[in-house]
Amino acid sequence: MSGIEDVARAAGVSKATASRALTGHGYVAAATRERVTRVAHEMGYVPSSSAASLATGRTRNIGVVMPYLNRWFFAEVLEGIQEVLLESGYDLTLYDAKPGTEGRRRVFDDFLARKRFDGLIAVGLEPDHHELERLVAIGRPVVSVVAMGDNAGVVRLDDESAARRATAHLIELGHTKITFLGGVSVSSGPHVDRARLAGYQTTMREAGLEVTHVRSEVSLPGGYAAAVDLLGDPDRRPTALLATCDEVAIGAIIAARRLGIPVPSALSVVGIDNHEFAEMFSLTTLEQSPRSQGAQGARMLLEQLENPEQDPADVSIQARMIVRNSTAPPPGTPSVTVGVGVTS
Amino acid sequence: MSGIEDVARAAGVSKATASRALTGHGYVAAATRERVTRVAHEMGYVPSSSAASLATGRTRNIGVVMPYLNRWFFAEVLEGIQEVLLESGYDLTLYDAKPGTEGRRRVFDDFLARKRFDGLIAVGLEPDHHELERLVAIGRPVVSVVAMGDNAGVVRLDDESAARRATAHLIELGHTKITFLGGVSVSSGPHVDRARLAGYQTTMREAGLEVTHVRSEVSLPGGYAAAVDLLGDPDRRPTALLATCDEVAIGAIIAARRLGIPVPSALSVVGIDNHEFAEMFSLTTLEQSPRSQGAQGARMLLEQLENPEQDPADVSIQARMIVRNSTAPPPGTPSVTVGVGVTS
DNA sequence: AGCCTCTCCGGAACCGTTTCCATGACACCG
DNA sequence: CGGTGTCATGGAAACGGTTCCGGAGAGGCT
Repeated sequence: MSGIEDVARAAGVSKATASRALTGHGYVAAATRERVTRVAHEMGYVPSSSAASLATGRTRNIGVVMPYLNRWFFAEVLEGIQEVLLESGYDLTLYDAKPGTEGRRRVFDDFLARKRFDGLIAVGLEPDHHELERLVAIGRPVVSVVAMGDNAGVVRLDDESAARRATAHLIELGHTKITFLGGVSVSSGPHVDRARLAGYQTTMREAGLEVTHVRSEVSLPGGYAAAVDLLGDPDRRPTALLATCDEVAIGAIIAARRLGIPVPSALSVVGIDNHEFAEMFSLTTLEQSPRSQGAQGARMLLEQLENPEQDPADVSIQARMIVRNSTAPPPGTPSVTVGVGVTS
Repeated sequence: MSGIEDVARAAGVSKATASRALTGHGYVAAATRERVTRVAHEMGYVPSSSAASLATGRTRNIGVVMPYLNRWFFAEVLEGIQEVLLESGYDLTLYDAKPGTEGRRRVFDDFLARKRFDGLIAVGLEPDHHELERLVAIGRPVVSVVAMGDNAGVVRLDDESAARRATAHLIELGHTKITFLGGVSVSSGPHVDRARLAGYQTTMREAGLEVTHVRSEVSLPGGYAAAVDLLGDPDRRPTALLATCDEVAIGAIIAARRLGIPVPSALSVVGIDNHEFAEMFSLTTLEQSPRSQGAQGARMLLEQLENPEQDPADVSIQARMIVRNSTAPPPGTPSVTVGVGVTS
């Protein structure tokens, strides 16, 4: 339990010099710096972070707020953040904010107000008015991964464009009955899903095709259930499915297999994400790398802590299209050569 | 930025009384307590946690160390922990410790040494000698979820017993060729998997049956790949599969379907976990609830912070068996009535 | 009346750092 | 040789709470 005073005494210097030697701020002779650090190391000295925070006003800690932990996207983002924070010596404290829970309210009203962090990363948060207010009231820089709608720094996928390209891919293959599988309407629900739905709709309309939209819980079992429902009815069954994310897409593929509908010959499926299971299911998808989005968000935040004046521009990421074996021309199409592989 | 001194002044009392009124420690007249809290609330006063930590030596923060974030089990445990900490007003700071990485070394050598927490929860950590040493050197209570092998408080599933029961279930159905699908040998690898393998082996030997063990990466795609390999070879193909966890089991089921091997009529599969996908695949499994294990671990830790003297006993959880539709008598068995449903 | 106990409260010390300010040494320059 | 700048260091004042200690008032009891 030795404090910096003990180190100072043992090294024959004052607290002040010891502090300067250890933090590297201010003038210290090279020799004494060496001596102090050596003594500190020998004594196993570890500075008290509370004391340091109190004195400096900085915590070397970053808060991360996310609504889900157990969904692939969020877990990946978290790992990406974790990785760069670890490297920079920052701690990460995690706040769980499931929509509509009492816990979320407490996170915003009590926990975040304690400001036990130098900055905040909000992942896939869709803050309402009150929550947004609290967020800015904290007075700490906030970076958002996945759009948040306000002026905080944002790194996100261009969801609408991704959905447009996915839809276009299916249209190019010759599909005309393409159903969107997702959890929302255009006017409500998470912004991500709304943007993807919108991208699908505009592309379909531009091509003069009919828009059909089936609701699904945004999860693998959700996609499975919705697809069983949809595909089980031969009248409604489309020749292609655009899912709001890979989890839903994979659920749909599993459903199709169970129903004996061969993919891709009788049904094409495309997702967005490049989920860790995508390859195993030969899923054609638009890749977004949540891990690197998280890392990038963390870097933006740290950058902003360094020089607080300049506000950083948003970063919009373009998805990379990965064509695998879940998409093909619709049944009854004369065989044509189709490009297979990765295009950016 | 108003401090407790401002609150005190505005309420016409001293810092000391204000502190007592707000923390609830020591004698304060009911009237003044009410006045102070009201004033504090009006001023939007939020105590500085660094200052409070410095003075009290307690952080109201719990550290969680885990090797993976993106695996179902770990994410669930984390949510369980998060939930009870949130309720008790504790923050949660997360340390990622992937085996064999430089980051893990830094977590143990630098980050944890900073002691920015009152206690630690280690999830599925398999600390080596050095790491264990660092852990006890911290001098803070540690609770472990999933066995850790030392004397810290532990809540965990009885893995060996779970595997024995799963194996016994298959034997009762009449299977004799039962292969274990998992990622380890008995002597190395994560303790969980070793215990499960051991449970399988002893039960098989007691029944006089041959033990066969196929290595698989512990993940859904890993199980898929291993099963494709195994089931593709008719000579090696067993009539039943015991997987080390549901993710592997589900991967195997998907592989079987792809290969046209009907489950359960030609192949029985049983897992351990009751993963969120288990129901969708009708997987027979032994349920462990990682979420409640996490919650229980957190409660144990908080309990230990209250009264530090008594060291709590380990908690061992018995899995509940859930029989679904992935297990059946082996092909060619005269039809018998088999109990279907949930037994504890 | 005197004494003890129980409440209530304020002054001041303390937690362990960082940082401001003053002082001194030394070198360099005109 | 005196002034001026740079470097090195120590003393002391923050940072913002909590808690020890002692004093004062109000009853209750003998």
